[in-house]
Amino acid sequence: MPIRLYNTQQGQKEEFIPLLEGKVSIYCCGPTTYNYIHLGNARPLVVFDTIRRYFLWRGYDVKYVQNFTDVDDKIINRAKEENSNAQAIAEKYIAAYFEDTASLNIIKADVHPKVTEHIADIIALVQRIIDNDHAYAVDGDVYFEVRSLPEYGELSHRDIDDLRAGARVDASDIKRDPLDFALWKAAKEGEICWDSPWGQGRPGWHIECSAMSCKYLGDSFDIHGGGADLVFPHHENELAQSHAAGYGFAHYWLHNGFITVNEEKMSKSLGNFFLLRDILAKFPGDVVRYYLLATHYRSPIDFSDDKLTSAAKSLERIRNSYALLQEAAKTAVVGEGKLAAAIDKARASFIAAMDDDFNTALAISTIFDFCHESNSYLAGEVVSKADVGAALALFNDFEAVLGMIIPPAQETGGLAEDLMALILRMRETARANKDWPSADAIRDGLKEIGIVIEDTKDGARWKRV
RNA sequence: GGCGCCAUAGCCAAGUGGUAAGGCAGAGGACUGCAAAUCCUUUACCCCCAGUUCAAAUCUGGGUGGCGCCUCCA
Repeated sequence: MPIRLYNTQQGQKEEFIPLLEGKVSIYCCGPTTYNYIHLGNARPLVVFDTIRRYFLWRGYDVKYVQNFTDVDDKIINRAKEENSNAQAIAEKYIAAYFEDTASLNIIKADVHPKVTEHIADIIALVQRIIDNDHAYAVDGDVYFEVRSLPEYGELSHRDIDDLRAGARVDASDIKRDPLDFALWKAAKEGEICWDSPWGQGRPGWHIECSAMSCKYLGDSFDIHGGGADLVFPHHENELAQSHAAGYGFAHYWLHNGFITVNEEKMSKSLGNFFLLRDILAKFPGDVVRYYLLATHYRSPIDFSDDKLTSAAKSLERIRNSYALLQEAAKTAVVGEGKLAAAIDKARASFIAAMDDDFNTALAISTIFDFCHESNSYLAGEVVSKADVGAALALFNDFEAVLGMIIPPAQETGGLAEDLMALILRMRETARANKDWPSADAIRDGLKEIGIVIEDTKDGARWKRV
């Protein structure tokens, strides 16, 4: 079964056919590094990380590139606010970015290019577009001439004249058309800048992605991803520039939906955003990741603490199932496998869901279905090693793709384990003596420090929550 | 004004023609000293109207409600 994905440019799902068999090249727009990332920024990171993981798991050789926009008006402004300089601000928030995304179990891109390290590439691309008669220089700026490219609007399905009607009037307009956008901006006094054929200046926003994606992935590559708000103008302009330069550029455009707060888009201008690190102070990264993947990536997701709490409980159910398997592995015997059919079915359903435009919500439901199968099986009489091993392997597959099923390994064999064994023995003694107040005091006390005791017929077990 | 998306149970959320997945919450039961975990049972005719069809949540038209892009924004 082929992977099908929804291509924004076509407005429908289509079969994914890579440029090179067995390989996938993906470019995903990264953050402008002038602040900590908020939850809305985190969604595409998790979505495209998951898509990347899925291709990897399916055996593709994936090259994944995500940029940092480390020079921009906002960074310059932020530098003034923090009494710092643009470079220091960018470095600070890039470091924070990696801290935050690590908590979400996001794998680093193969390449994280920065704009400031690709000025020469950008200048060369701008010159190429000028040479192809699709851009012009005015007073140290260089503008892309939208009217020169008949297909402009093909990605976002907009008519150039409709756009004109809605465009804001630009007072002192040196542009030939209000829709023309800057490829290169002349330097302002005291701002960070570089030498160029058009004088000192810095790149426009859109050109960097064209330059860096093509540098690392080639003139044509498979998938370009980002948030839905980038479709226009950012991605439309990237596509226009790249075509104007003679490049094939991205074949599939994928866009994730927004995070909303009270049904309104979470955005900086509305001021209704929640920094990821603030959320991570209240909820584990895995829970946030689950929450983001429990809805299809193209649908909006409304944010609230209640929804994260619900997500935490859902994830806990899956983990309980996994923990039960781990426990069963200790006592399983050699015997006939009876879970094989359920495992095969679960894996097939999971793949079918992911193949259909990365339907993580449906894929997760197949995990719950399997949890039910597995839990019921483990509640039976004889549990075979083969079954437990295969079921754990299935969970490992889920983990490899979704990045959130299996909790990080906790300290084992150390002091904590020895102490817990001692405490549980003391509690068992109390229980044997029917000293319920003492037994319950131990259980309640442990719960307060995040350790849950569960009594089973084979003795008590503990886990952190 | 232009373009586009969405509307499924108390909440979240899959499902794009054949009589509604899954999770959370709730109810009853089993198990337990009590819990927890787990198991069993249980909770929807899919915003409204009209149409197409043997058959529609799913297609078409209209309506209502909500959202997004067109300006920096994931």
